[in-house]
Amino acid sequence: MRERQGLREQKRRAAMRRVQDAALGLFDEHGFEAVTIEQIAAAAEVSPSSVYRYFATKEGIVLYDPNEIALEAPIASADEGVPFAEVLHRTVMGFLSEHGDEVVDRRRAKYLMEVPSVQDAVARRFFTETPTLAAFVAARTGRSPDDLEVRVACGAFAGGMLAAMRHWHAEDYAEPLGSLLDRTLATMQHGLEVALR
Amino acid sequence: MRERQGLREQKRRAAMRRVQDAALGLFDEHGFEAVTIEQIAAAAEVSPSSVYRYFATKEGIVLYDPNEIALEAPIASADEGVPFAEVLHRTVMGFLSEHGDEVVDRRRAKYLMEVPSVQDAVARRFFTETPTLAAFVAARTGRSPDDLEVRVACGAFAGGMLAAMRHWHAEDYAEPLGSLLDRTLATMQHGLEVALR
DNA sequence: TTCAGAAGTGATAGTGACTGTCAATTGAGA
DNA sequence: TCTCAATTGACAGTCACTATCACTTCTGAA
Repeated sequence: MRERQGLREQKRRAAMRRVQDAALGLFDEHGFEAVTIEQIAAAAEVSPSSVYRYFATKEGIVLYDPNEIALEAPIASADEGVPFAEVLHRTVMGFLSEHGDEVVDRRRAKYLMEVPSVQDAVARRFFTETPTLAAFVAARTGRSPDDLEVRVACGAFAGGMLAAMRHWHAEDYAEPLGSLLDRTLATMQHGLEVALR
Repeated sequence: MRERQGLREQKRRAAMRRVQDAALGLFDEHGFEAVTIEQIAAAAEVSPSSVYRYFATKEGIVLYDPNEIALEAPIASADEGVPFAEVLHRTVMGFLSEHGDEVVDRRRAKYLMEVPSVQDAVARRFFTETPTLAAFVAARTGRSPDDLEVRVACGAFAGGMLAAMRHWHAEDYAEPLGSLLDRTLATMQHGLEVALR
């Protein structure tokens, strides 16, 4: 599992984690906007320059996920016969059982979902993936990835997933992720007609 | 039509327009990020302080639309019998015929759709409206506006509309807006099932 | 093990968006 | 016309982020 990686890469990861950890601690204490990069750097015992080398922006510190779930590969390599919803469900649940059900790092989640500039970064991240999804949908349906229909479907999917995440957070992660995911996909697949009638 | 407004309000509007106009001119010449607020203020013959008083952010200068289309009122007051898609279509087309088919100010559109920080502001604007839409959908369907299904549907709607706008821009506004709107709504109403199968 | 080149680090000096404050000016309404 | 309230521009400051550069630390080949 653990790739044989150079000392350099190890140090880098360790430092990034230290910076993120220090940052989250300070955010918890004073709030996201009240904490400066300089303070974070001092708390993590690196220079401000290094913080910027690791993370492009202050928001990036929150966005960074050392154990990010990989969705692209499983979806891209999915069998034509298996419905999209099932692939997604399986991938997420598989990841879940592997990583001790902490898909969402609650510590980061607060800022991901509540700080405006971080919200924007999250949304951007979601929509940045839509062209990839569009290519996949296009291949499956025999359309062009540049079709309005394909693009709208993918944009709607991203918007729906984003809304589901926000809902989950707003409800304090009460509902199990699997159930939430199913209801979300079901709504998007045949619920928009009812809702937007 | 023209409300009897004080001299103060008139001046304010005139100044805002002057600032936006100056800004767009400078953006066209040097690009969005290369132009400073100070330069914009100088070109518009106001102080930098005033620019910030009119527009909260640099992105806001682009976002500002003196002739913004009103969607909330027509949708909120729509008859239960009339389908959502039709209300939206009618409102937009009505606005269109009234304002000499310039729904989209091409001059601003370039920056709205192409500058990352402005894109973020546009997306935020879209999703900020979803609770309003959710309240409307909830009222029509007899659900709670806090239901996952309602929220997901509204988020998906916002994402789909955003994607449609981007598509329209990417295709250089070739397709008539009415047709684009119809296809977009049709896709969201019964197209997601096909696309995401 | 050694050593040259590559890559990472921290210090430093910016730039520019944005905030807060305050005295001077200018409309609004009596 | 006069008073009060809102608007303005000037000024000083904060902070995210960029660019540069000498110095240190790893890497991979000999």
